[in-house]
Amino acid sequence: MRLGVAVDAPQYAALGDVLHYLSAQAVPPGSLLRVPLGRRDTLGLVWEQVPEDVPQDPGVTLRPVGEALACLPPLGEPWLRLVEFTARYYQRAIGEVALSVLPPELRKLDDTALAKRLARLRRQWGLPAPEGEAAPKKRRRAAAAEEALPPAPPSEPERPPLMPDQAAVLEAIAAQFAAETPTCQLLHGVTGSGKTEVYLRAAEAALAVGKQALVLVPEINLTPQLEARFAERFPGRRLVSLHSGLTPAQRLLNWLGAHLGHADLVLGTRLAVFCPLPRLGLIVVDEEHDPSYKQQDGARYSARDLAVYRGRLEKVPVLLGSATPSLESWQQARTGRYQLLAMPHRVGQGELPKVRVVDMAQQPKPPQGREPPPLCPPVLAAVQERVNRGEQSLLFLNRRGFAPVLHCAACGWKSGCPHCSAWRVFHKGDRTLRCHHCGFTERVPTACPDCGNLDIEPMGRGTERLEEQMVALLEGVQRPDGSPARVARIDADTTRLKGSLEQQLAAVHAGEVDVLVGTQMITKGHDFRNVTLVAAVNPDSALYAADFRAPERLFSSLMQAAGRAGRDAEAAARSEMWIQTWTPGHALFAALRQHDYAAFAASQLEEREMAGLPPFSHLALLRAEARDPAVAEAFLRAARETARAWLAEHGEPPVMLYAPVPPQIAKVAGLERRQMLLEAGHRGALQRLLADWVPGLHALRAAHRGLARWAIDVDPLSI
DNA sequence: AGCACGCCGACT
DNA sequence: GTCGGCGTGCTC
Repeated sequence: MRLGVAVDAPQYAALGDVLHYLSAQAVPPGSLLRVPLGRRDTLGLVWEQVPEDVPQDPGVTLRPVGEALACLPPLGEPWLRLVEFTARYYQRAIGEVALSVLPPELRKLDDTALAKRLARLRRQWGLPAPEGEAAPKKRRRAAAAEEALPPAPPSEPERPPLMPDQAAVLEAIAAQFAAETPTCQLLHGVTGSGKTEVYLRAAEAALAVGKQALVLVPEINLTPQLEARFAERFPGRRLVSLHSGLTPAQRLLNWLGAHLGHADLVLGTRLAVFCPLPRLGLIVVDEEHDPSYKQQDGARYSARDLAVYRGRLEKVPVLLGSATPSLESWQQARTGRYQLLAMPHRVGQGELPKVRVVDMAQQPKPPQGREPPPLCPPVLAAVQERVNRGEQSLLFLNRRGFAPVLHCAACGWKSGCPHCSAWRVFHKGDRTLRCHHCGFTERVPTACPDCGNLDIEPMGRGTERLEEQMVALLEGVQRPDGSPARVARIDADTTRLKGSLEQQLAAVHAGEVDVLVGTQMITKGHDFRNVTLVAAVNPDSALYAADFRAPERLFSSLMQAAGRAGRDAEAAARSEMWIQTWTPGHALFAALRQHDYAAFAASQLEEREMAGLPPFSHLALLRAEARDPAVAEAFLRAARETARAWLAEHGEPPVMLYAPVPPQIAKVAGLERRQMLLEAGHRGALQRLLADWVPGLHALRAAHRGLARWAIDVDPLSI
């Protein structure tokens, strides 16, 4: 008989996305086996049994399947449907999606090697071997002595009392557990309102009825602390994490634990949305607005959107949590497709910090030819005051390095990247010029490469320079005990080494730092108890980005930053968030002052509706890259013509096909990029076009020699 | 994507 | 003379 097998080969014009093989016996869909592919032997996923009446293409000779990974239970029907949906919706081959979301280690194993891993997993977790499999006696004894876990400690974990907001929200969540087809819920909770406690209690409810809970977080950085809280709350339960920071072997073991139904709690980043869970009972998506949920290469899926789909598929409650929900989710809640749950108060009656917007145009001008100081006088005074009182300040500047660009005053030379249409950033620490797009790095020149002038100067400011300037500005400023102020910096450059972020955060928690300078990294999730001042040094730069989501992102990151201040209720009353801006009139800042997400969302949604942008329309982006920009453009123009022809033929609800344009950064690593936007009022209309159009693009590519790559991005985050 | 084949530059 | 650069083509 014939089996349809999904293998990891990207869609290719002459190749369907499920390949046919011969098999002596029936193998259920979802089983894994080895199959020959070309000259190699690769991992395949049985997708279907090909019905006898389906004719075989006479052009190909079917090859027999290889060894089955028989000791692994087949992936379940819901998992297969989730993968199928992902492949169709994001226009990728089924095999590419299926194999890319399995643990990479699995590809290397045969049935014997896998059996060993499974045995190790059972020993580690003190589980009995499955029936009919007698483990060797010697190993078992050794395992029992060394590796078996002690029985779960009987002590009851301490649970904090619930706030009225939390209690009400949990009641609504409990109703979803009882529902036949649960509704997706959007938990809008201000920073510090106790969303994590809600997740813990919701997970508890799922575990209580014998189900598994899946909790997604946007970043690896956030998994350890959340893992610690879950582990503390559920001492007798098996908790596994799933993210790309794990070793391949550990990732496989954790995945197996979930798939076999041994793990009760799975905590992970976006890839965990594909974790097979036979007893799934709840999905939580923390910080659901976070752009990290969108995969940026390969199948460009949104783990948040797939979580919602998976919840519907498996009839399981989905809880999306955020202090600043995505406008997509907010709109779903407004129209009643999601249920809105609100937690507008901070735990412990703490207030949100007072937001002060400083108009930089009103600040004293620096002397001619001098750069303005990083903090204007009132903000600097506020920082000094915190140092004097022994409180901490966070200075938020979302730009790494010392200066974004170097400049020669004599001839006008600037530190451009030879391979990209971007400036190279000056990093003073290692005296380099680094391109943040392609990684091209050189030692910083001592003189202008064009004219030899020795005075090349930094323009603008990154965190490295801000740190240096703050040290100078706080010279002589004393802490309560008379000691000098201490400045530290946390960004991707200071946390390159494994464990260094935790170490540096620990130093801040221990009170070894008075002023912390940092990028986005310092604004996420960390519970700094002694911070009473947060300053956004240059938030305007985020608004210059022409992207339509720029205000939404800035609002979210400023709200998140503000949430770092006054986490201690006692200090909350004197906590402040200062914003230095040249556009104080922007509606975003007015809403921020009031901590009024709803007002901000309403104004943004109105703009989006008028402009016909998401969530009022649906987008897809066709990107092309080539050394020669004309090649990329020609490919996109040709693609546009085929789409036009399809639309003319099908008379669908309209899909707008925009002309190819260069993206923000037109050239990266020597490749010119161009992109073409598609916009539709109806998701279905866009999907029907894509389904017929994208497969043809594989063939179209052949006619455009020199095209390096192309990709379709459905629901792109930035355009 | 792998993995081969295939046709041109600098090394043992 | 090979070793190896990555362009091009193919995989049920």
